[in-house]
Amino acid sequence: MDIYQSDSVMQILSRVFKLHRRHLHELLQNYEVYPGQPPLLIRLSERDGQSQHELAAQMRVKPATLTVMITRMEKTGLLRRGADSKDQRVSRVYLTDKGHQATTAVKKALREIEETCLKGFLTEEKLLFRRLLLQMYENLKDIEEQFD
Amino acid sequence: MDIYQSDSVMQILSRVFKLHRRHLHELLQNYEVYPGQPPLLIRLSERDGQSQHELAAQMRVKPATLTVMITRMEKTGLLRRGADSKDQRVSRVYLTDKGHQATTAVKKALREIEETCLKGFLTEEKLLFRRLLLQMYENLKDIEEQFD
DNA sequence: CACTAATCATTAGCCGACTAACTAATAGAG
DNA sequence: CTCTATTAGTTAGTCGGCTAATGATTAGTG
Repeated sequence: MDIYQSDSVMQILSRVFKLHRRHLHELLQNYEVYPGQPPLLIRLSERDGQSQHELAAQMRVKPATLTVMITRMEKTGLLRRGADSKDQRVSRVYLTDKGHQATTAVKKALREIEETCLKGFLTEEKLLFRRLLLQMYENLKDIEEQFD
Repeated sequence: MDIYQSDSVMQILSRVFKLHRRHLHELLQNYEVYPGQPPLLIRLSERDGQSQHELAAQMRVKPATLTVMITRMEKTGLLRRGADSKDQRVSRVYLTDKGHQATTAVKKALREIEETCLKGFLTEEKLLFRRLLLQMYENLKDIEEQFD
């Protein structure tokens, strides 16, 4: 059906994104980790106890989104909130033991999928692909800043 | 903050995807077209009156997702449902006049953003990027089929 | 020092995506 | 021809993302 019609780059990119997300979720079924959560776990494993505001900025997500996500993940026991000692407005987020275990699984799964994605790529193709993707991101970010 | 840490390819790809989605939505503010709807409008403009099942397959989305989306878009007047003459299970989807106008705007916005995305790309870089992205998609689809 | 402004987080409500369970209608097997 | 299996679509419930409005706390200004 897609024979005579060539899909746009963004269409393909969107499919890659969705498939990646789905595979990752499948690999993490035993850990109660849902599709949006791996980035949060990764960030916390790099630096535990960050504020929700910091995390939201890194994840390019709105604070409101994180409030809900963190509340859910507190319920499933992956992490916990703690008060900041100096500023009572900020709540800091910490991985639990279960959260650390889940993060290990997340990283393993990410490595596996990344390897699958890049199967058949030459080293210079990987580098070039990454460079072009970054350039695309910068191009999009530039018109972003025109609106501010 | 991101100086000493190199983001993964999928992380960047995900940012590109989200930024693209957001810009498109901004450009379409005057048309009551929401982020998930452009693909549906495009498909219908290519062939009007498709069944929800056909559309879902093309869009790589579950029929349940389309049911809700189409109901909303019927309310905003972008499209309408019509009965199939032979099979009373299927409902066919048609663009309204407003839908056609919105689709024109969608295509224009997509061209603009695509141009922005590829700014500074050489012709051969565009082609190579597309080829690598497609290969990535095929790689992901392959492990997909192992699960069936 | 008091009052205003900015900041962090939450809540409510919407859109998009999924799964699972369901209804209605058609297709197929016996 | 009847009964079952398959197919198209819907509904309910969950997760992820957003905006807008609100509450609390801190920072800043006069």
